[in-house]
Amino acid sequence: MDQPKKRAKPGRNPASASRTSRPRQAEVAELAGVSQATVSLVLSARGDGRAAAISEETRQRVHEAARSLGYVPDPAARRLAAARNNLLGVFSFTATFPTDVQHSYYPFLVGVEQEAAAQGYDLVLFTGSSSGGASAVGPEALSRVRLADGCLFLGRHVPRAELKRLVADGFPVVHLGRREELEGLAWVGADYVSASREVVGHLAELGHRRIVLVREDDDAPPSTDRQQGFLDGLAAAGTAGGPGAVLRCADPMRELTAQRVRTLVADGVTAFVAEETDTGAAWRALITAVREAGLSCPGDVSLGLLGSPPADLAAQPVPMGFDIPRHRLGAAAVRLLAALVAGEEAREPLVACEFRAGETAGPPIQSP
Amino acid sequence: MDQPKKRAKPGRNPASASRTSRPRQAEVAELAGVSQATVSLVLSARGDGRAAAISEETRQRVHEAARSLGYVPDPAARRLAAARNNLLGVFSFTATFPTDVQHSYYPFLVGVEQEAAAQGYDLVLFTGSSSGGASAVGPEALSRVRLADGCLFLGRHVPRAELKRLVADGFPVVHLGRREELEGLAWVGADYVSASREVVGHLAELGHRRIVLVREDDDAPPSTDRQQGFLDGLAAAGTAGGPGAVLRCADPMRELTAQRVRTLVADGVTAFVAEETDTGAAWRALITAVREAGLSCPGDVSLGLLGSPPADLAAQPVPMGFDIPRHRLGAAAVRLLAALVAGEEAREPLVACEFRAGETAGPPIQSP
DNA sequence: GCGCATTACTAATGCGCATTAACGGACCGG
DNA sequence: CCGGTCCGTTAATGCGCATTAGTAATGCGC
Repeated sequence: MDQPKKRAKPGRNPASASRTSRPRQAEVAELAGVSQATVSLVLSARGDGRAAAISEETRQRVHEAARSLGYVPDPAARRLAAARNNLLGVFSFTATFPTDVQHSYYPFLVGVEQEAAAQGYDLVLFTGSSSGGASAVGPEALSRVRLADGCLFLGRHVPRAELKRLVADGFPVVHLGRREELEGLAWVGADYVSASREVVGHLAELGHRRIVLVREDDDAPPSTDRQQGFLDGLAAAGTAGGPGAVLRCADPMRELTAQRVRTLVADGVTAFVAEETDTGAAWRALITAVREAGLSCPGDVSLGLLGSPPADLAAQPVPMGFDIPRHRLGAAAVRLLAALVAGEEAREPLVACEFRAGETAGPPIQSP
Repeated sequence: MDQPKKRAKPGRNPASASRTSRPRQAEVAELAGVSQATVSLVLSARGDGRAAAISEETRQRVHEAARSLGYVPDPAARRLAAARNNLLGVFSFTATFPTDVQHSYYPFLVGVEQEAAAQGYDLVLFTGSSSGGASAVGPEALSRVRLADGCLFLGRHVPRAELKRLVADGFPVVHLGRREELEGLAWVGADYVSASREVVGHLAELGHRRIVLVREDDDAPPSTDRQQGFLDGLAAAGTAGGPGAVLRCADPMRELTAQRVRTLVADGVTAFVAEETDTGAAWRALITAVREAGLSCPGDVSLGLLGSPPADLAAQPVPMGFDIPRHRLGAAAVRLLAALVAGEEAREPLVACEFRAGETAGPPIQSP
C-alpha cells in the first residue's frame, strides 16, 4: 500500500484529425527496426563534418523507411528541442507594410528577406502602429518580439525605454539606421561620411575649388555625417571650408533663391551639393534656383546630391552623387542579427554607399 | 541493490546565450508564488466563455509577474503542446519582396497584415525560394509552415505535391488567387466575372451596342473569367456577342493596328475593353492603336480596362474599368484562414472588385 | 585471455507548454 | 461532527525531437 500514489495519466486530449496521417520518428524507427534516437541521428545528420557513428546499412534502412512513410519532421518539435526558433523579428513602429509601395522601407525589406532566407531564418513581422484591435499598443507591445530569436528594428520612433529593456535583457537586437545614443544597441547604417567625401573628391578632381553644401536645418545624424564628409573632402582637396561653404536653410525653397545662387557663382563658386532628406527639399530648391538663375547644369555649374533623388525627380537628369544601398543594408542588418543570435560579436556596422556618376557634374567653367 | 540502474541525466547542453533573457512560465510562476500550471492557465485563458477556476487575485499576480519579466510564450512549445500559437504563415514561392516592385505581393500584404493584427495573429513570413543558398528547395521547405497555425500561399509556382500533402494532413491552408485544380484547397480570388459584366453594363447603359474585348492569348483563369463576364454583360444588354466580339491576340501590339481599329469603328463598334495582364500589353496596344487611328477617346470611341493600368500608364487619363481590391483580398484570405484554423467552414471565396468610372467612357457617337 | 579502444546503437532525458486527475481546504446539510 | 460538494491550485504527463551517457559487441595488442 505504500507504493507511490497512483495517478492517472493526464496527457493530452485524444488525437486530432491529423494525428493519424503524420508519421513520427518512432514509427519510422519501428519500421526500420531501430530506435527513435537512431532515426533522429540519421535524419538530422549534418552534411558537413563527420557523420555520426551510424553504419551505412542502417542509414539506408532508416532513409528508406522514412521515405516510404512520407515522414516529415515536425518543425515545432525540432525547434523546441534545438532551443532555437530560426525566427527573426522585424519591427517597425510605423506600419511595417505602408500602403505606398514606394515607401523607403521596401528596399530594406528586399535585402532582409533575401539574407534571412540565405541564413535559414524565417521572419516574423510585427507592427507597432497597426490599427489592429487585438494588439494594444501598450508599453509591452514591444515585448512580443521576444517570440523571435532576435529582432530588427526600423524607424526612428521606437520607444527608447522598451528597446533599452530588450538590450539589457540580452535579447539580440539590431537597429537599421545609426543609433548611438543607446548604449549597447547594435545597429547598421550607411557610411555617409565616406560617400560624401568621395563626392567632393570627384568634384575636386574635375577642378572645382569652391563648393557649397546646401543642407536643411536638422541635426539628425545623417545630416551631420554628410556635412562631416563634405568638410573632410574639402580638406583633402586642400580647399578651405570656411563658414560660407555650408548653406544651412530652415526652408530651402524660400531661402535658396536664384539671386542667391547667382551671387555665389559670381563669387567663384563652381559647384553645389545638396543633402538628401525625406522631402528632398534641399535638392529641389537647388535645381530650381539654378534653373531660374538661367544656369545650365553641367555647363555653368556642377551639382551633386548626397543621396538619391526623390521619386518625382527621378526622371530629371541623373544627379551625380551616391545611392544608399538599402538592399545591402537590410542584408547586413540580418547578418549582424544572426551573428548576435549565434552569440558572436558585432562587426563593422557601416555599409558603403555606391557612387553614382550621373550627368550633373563636369569641369568648372573658367571664370572670365 | 535491485533498484533500477542509475543513469546520469543527459538532458541537453548548457544554456545558450539567449537562455537568460527569455523567461519561461516557470520563472513567472516562481515570481508570482504559484505553480507553472497556474501560470499556463491564467495566461492562456480564453477570453470567451468561462474563465478557468482561478481567483482574481492570483490572476492579477500572475499577469503582473509576466509583465515585469517580459514573458512571451514560446511559439514552438505552444504548438507542440497541441495548442495554437497565434501565428499565421505567409509563404510565397517567389520572393515576397521582389526587386521588381511590379510583381510585388505588397498590396496584398497590407491587407493581410491589417487583418491578421485585427484577428490577433502575428505573421510569419516563410521565405520560400529566395535565391539564398542555404535553403535547399527540398520537400521539407514547405513543411516549415507547420510551425504556424495555418498558412497563406501566394504565387502560382507553389509545388502541387507538397501543397496537397499539407491539405491532406488537415493543415489549414489558403491560396491567394483562384486555384481550383487542387481538390480541397481553399482559396480567395477577385470576382472578375461580375466586375467585367459591370463594366460592359455601364457601357451598354451609355448606349453602346457594339463592344469588342481585346485579350491576350492566354487561358489563365483570370483571362477566362473576364471574357466570361464580358459575354455575360453583352447578353444582359441584349446584344449578341458573336465571334467578332472578342479579339484574341498573341501579340497585341502587332496585331491590333490603327487600321484594324478604324475598320472596326467603321463597322459600327463604339467601345473597346481590354483585359489587364502582367504586362498590360492589351491595354497598351489598344490605346496606342486608337491614338494612331486619330480617334479621340471619350469622344469618338469609349475604352474600358478590365483591371488597373500598368504603373507607367497611370498618369494617362484614368481608364474606366475596375480595381482589384488587393487590400481586401488579403484581408479576406486571412479571415478565411482564421476560420479554417478555428475549425469552421470555408465561406464565399470571391471578393468584389471596385468599379472605377474613369474618364475614357462616354456616350457613343451617332454614326452618320 | 585480459585490458582497453573503437564502433554501433539505445535509453533516458528535457526543451516549454497545455492539459487534467487529484488534492487540500472551506463550506454545508443533516 | 462527519461525509459530501465545490473551489483553487498543483503534480504529473506527454507533444516530437535532439542530445548524450551508457552499453553491448567487436577488434587489437601483448
